[in-house]
Amino acid sequence: MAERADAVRNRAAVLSAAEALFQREDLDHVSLARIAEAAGVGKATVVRRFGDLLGLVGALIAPRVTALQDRVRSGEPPLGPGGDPVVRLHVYLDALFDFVLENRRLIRALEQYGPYAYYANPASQFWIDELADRIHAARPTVDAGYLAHAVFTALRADVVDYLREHRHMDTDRIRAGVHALADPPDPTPGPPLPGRS
Amino acid sequence: MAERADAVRNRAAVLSAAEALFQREDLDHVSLARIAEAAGVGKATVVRRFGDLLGLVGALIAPRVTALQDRVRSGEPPLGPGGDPVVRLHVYLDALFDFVLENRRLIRALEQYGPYAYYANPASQFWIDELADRIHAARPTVDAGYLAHAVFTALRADVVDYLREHRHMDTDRIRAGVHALADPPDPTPGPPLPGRS
DNA sequence: GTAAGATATGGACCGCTGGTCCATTTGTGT
DNA sequence: ACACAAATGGACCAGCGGTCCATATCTTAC
Repeated sequence: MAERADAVRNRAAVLSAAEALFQREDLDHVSLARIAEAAGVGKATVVRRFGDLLGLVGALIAPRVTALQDRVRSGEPPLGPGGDPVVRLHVYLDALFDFVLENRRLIRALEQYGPYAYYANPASQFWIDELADRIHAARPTVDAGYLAHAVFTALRADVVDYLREHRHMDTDRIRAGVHALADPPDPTPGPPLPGRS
Repeated sequence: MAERADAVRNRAAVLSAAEALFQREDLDHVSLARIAEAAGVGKATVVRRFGDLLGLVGALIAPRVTALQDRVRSGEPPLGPGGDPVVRLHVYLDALFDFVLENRRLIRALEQYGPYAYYANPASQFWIDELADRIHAARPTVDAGYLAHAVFTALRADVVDYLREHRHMDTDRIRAGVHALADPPDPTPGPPLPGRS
């Protein structure tokens, strides 16, 4: 039997209310009860639909995750299949970084939930595996498995937010740093490169 | 007036009980109430002495932090002042990595407490600043400020634990990865390595 | 030895959390 | 219109971090 109409309505109301709260409110003041209240439903309804807060956040980001996954898996090169390995790596890093910036609050809610909740998330697994593949293709001599995790960790929303808000690093600087992590520019053996101070 | 004798006794009991709980128990089952009970004191006593769980963890690791800080600030080179910059960087990374391994549970308790609690910790600030200095000395052309944060993030206890427990990476592999992050080995210039633009 | 006064104590208490339960209401297919 | 499944929501639970204050304990001065 199809899902009942009121259930559909409530699911939508909860998702919409949760989205609004996660964007507007201090992250750890977003609780099941507040979401339920904002959606005009009972707490149990939220829990029954989504299991827990983790499931709710997952449902919220799922469409954006699959959108990016589609572009990566079957979109135009170089983000999609094909093209120069080094370019593919950097394009992918930019896409991931943009994704993190756009979805910081939801990603932070994920990270906050449990110690490994973020990494255990199937989407994260996909990002990391793809990252490892592209690092390996671009730089076959490094430990791509480890480096992928390290770079992905540098892309954690809480880390990026911390660097921006408390260390006053602007987005471009962080972005450049991430690129350099994954694929350091060659050390110039001859002339002393005009270093950034 | 000196601290009362019973206060001294209780402080020691709390520290010892907390240490034991943090080592033996699942981290997020360690609560004020359980520590107080294990120490045989009231909850308020724990709070009054240490402010909150963060302060308690801080008091527990403080001696180990200052021990390492002393070696870094005024110990024998190359961990202490002096010596070759590249060696100094790698020796320092090893010391930090060992410190994380030895104090994983307390560090994770710190990290767990709040989003920025770990970075905001004065000890972390010291480690990061020192790391930035050594990176800059060893590799003057990179953005040492960013890279220091990225490497320090890769040294988070939760990250290291995750890689070991869930990704089955052994300690030496992670250690090597961290060294490569902070100071990547030169790409062999002979063979036709595809340079990034 | 004792009394006065400062210090330390701990359990009741508060508002909150994530999550469960089940009597009741609501929607759906016949 | 009816019967029955599906959905609901608020009371409820155990737990959390943290506060409060009447009481107990220590220390000092005499």
